[in-house]
Amino acid sequence: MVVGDRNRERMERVANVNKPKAPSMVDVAREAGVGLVTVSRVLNEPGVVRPETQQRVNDAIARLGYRRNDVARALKSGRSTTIGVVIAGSELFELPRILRGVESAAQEAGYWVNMASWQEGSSEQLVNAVERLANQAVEGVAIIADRPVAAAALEQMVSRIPITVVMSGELGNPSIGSVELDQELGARLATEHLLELGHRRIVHFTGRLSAYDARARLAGWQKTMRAAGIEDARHAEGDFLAASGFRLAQEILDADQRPTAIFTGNDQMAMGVLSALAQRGVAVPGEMSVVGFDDIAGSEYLVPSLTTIRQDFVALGRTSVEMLLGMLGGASAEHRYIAPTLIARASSGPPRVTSA
Amino acid sequence: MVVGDRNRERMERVANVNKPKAPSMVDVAREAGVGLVTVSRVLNEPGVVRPETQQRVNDAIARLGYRRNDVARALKSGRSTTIGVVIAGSELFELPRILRGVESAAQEAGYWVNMASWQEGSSEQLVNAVERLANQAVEGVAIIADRPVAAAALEQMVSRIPITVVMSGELGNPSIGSVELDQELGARLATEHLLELGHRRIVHFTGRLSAYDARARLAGWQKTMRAAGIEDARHAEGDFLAASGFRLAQEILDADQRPTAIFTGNDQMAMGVLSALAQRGVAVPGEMSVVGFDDIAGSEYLVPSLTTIRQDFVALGRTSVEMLLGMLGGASAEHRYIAPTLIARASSGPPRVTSA
DNA sequence: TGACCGCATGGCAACGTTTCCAGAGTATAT
DNA sequence: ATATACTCTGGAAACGTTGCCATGCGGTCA
Repeated sequence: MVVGDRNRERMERVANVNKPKAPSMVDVAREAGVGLVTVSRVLNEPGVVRPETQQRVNDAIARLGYRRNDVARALKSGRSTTIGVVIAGSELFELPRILRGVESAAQEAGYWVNMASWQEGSSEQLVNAVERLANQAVEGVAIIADRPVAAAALEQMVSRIPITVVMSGELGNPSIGSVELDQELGARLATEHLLELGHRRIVHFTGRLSAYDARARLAGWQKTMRAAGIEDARHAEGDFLAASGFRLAQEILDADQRPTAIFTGNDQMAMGVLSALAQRGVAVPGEMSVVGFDDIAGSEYLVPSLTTIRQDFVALGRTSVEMLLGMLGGASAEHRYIAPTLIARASSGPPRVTSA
Repeated sequence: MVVGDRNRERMERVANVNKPKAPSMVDVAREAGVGLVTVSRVLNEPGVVRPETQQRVNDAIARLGYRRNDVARALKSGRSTTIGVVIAGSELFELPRILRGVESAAQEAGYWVNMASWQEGSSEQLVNAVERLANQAVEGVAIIADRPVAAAALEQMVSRIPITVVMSGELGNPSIGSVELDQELGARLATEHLLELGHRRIVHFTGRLSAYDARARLAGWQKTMRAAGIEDARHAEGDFLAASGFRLAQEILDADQRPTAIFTGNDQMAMGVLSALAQRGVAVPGEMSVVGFDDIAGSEYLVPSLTTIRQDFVALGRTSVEMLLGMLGGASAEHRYIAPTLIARASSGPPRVTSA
């Protein structure tokens, strides 16, 4: 007994040289002269413990600098107050804003965010990432993906925890919540804006069509054009990078019949387009109107100032987490849209009346 | 035996209705007909267990779909194979690239990334964020901050785990590792580029000087100008947003003596500058050269194509994590620089020879 | 032949917390 | 005065894993 105590003391002393071992609940209990359970209750069940005792415990906590060990808590209770986030796709220029929404919503609810990335495109690897997070005892997973997600595969693997998906429609799985920016609506707003200005020959430069966003924007543009009675509208596929906008704009300028307006898949591509037009001496919006998508930082200061579709990415991330937390509380999964708005600036105007 | 099996089956079936309780090591051990410890060894100490037994265990694992509970592992062993990342500052436009570096370096080493954000500026809150992460049993913390970090405060609070800081010099604490893009060098490259082209009147528009980056870039510019014998060089403070570049450019155009070149704190501000110059009809680079900083996506497609300083943000995040992991392995903290490079494009050229 | 050693494996305790149940003390009802 | 209810507190078990020590086994050495 004595030897044991002395031994332990010595070990503790040795350990202290390197790492001052963090105090635990038992240390606090001893310091406050109460039972272990009482400490736990002071921390977790407000109002149950007598104020006087509570005070003693809180004093002891402060004196020892105690902080709860969330790992032990998670092991015993199953509650980790952590959500997992899977980030997919490098084409997501607006990731920081989405993350800000995710992080702030989580933090407000007292939750942690555990990250994993999904570099490759295979849905098998996505499932793996979600599973790895599940091992980490996250209570739910929010997937931020710019490509369609194989909902069926996911569902099968980790039905134990709720899942929400951001920016990926098309999932026929009712147990997975989803939020998306209403890309079709955005494309419609952009197209209608140009139609109202009097344009008829409006061409659309899409992002890489493997991305869900690119397809949804294309669809919105097509439907709106068709609704306006324009059947032969044409589009060209790019890849969301400025270079592709530049290239496609050059090609269109060389074509037989020039359009009077270009609607690009995102603002980066619009930058490329503006650059190509400037190089060729094409006046914007005099000879050509340009409308982008995203309202990236600085788009107001392009030359000319870019008309675009503003998306609330922060709300996107935030909504996704809020829905996830709701599902943890028993709410059922839904599909929500976040509406974008048109920001009309100087790059779009009425088409010049040609003598044709 | 038979009854036991049937019982288990029934329980599993019942549990499946709500939550299919994940199998644990004991389940695997029972299934494989070995001891609990053997399973643990198969997972953690390769080569210790006899190949035949190992096979039996692995089969059982596959059959049951067992996955290790990382929380229990962390509690018992202290090893969580997780690092914490504190993200500070909304002015960090290049956050996604940094995060990509962080995440991929961590993943390659088998580590997880746990995020916390630091919205407000008080260093007390930063300490709080780090402590919260420490509660989560992260093994180390990487701080990504665009403002100076109070190293002393940090050191005092969590000396138990290693810490690295990204993008914040000035910390006089040898136990905290740090990585920074060599902003002074970048500013020197930009300034020397303009000097070599023949410019003498070079003005610098800084970011908000509370940000470390802004100060370092200012210092690099000042030193280079002074080394070139130019003592009266002037700068103006902006805030890293395009709007401030726009405003400062307007002011400079109204001033008595125009500079022949503008070096901006980042590319966003350069966008604002280019916009203002275009609006006033000032030719770039004929009448005014413009050099930015960061090489943001699309900067090549500004009009004109922007000369700027390219920074390897992915390497920044990666290095920060690699250093952190090194410190976990016993290496001591260092301070590393990542060198930027000049990307000369169309927005800079020799000054027009004036008749003055 | 008996002592000894290395190898493969297993039992038991422990990490720090929460949860279940019980017990002590006081106030209220019978 | 005893029973009942209620409030506050504590003891012990448990979460799933790892680390320490012990055990059985076959072989080698004196």
